[in-house]
Amino acid sequence: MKVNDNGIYIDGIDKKILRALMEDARTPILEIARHVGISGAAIHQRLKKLEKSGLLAGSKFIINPKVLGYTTMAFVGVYLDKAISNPEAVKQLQKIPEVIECHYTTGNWSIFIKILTKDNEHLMHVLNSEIQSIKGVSRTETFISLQQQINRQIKI
Amino acid sequence: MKVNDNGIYIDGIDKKILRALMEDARTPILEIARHVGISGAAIHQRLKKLEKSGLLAGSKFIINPKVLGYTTMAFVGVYLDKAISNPEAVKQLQKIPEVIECHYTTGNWSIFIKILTKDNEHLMHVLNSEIQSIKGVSRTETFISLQQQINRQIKI
DNA sequence: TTGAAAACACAAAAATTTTCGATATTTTTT
DNA sequence: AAAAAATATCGAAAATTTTTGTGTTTTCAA
Repeated sequence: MKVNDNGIYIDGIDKKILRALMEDARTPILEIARHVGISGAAIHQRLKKLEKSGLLAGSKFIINPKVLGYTTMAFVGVYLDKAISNPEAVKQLQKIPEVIECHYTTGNWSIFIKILTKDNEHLMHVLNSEIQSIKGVSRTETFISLQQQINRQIKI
Repeated sequence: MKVNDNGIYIDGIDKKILRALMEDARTPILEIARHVGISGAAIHQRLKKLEKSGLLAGSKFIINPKVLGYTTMAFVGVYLDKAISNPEAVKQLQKIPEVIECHYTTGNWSIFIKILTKDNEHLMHVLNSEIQSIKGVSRTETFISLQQQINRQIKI
């Protein structure tokens, strides 16, 4: 019981620590300690180890876009013609703040992105004025997310 | 200079605070204070306000799935036949840990999901044994993300 | 069974967060 | 325009949390 295929072994205590912090990165170590039944120092030590292993990739404050009026999420499949390279297109997409994810995918599209806009009008503007105007983008297919029903990280 | 359409006004200092914490939820208040030029107590008070406004939706530790061997991300468009209701399908999808996002979308599919698996074999298993076996799922279309090139939150 | 390494506990030290009263600033009311 | 009220900030103290030593216990492999 030392390492798994990927170089790190996570036991039940590690899992409890991770689950608590994945839920709320501000959970005090001592609270976790009380919950799992070992000392705070031991938790701390385990966290260092998890961090060193690379499993812990950092922490983020999550903001609620709706409060800022961003209520429309959409997925967009982008067709690129051969004129433009994928990295060049991504570079352009980086500049569009509404683009929050970008994937290089198999299948119909060259690029698949997730975008967040205030409303349909804003969405239309991003599609027509921002994305379509990138050199090499020939066509797009848009799917609006009417509701996001699941949003979570990998299960530990 | 009080509120915007959505009930909250975020000034430049708030933005700096948020940007720091969105990047790393563990950034010390005093470090932010030094950076923006007001006292730690003031930062603290602003954070309380941002929290109360609902803009701050919490914090999360981010784990790197690759370290656990999860290297394959895919998007799946799911066709449902009328026999099953959307909520019922979502309920079933909830039980599949590999499903990390689920959207109710416009367009071809009824449901659009993001899944994370160890490899293609694992992906195939989730598709064939888990998702296809949900009552009412008639067909799926899968797009594998060969590389995720952008992953960020809304720009503040 | 033994020895080394890893995990742990306890307690002190360091760092961070939270609170609080006093000003100061801004906004609203009169 | 002045007065009143509401907000925001500050500095310092208090409370909490994290981090660091040191020594003990546990684990595991030889």
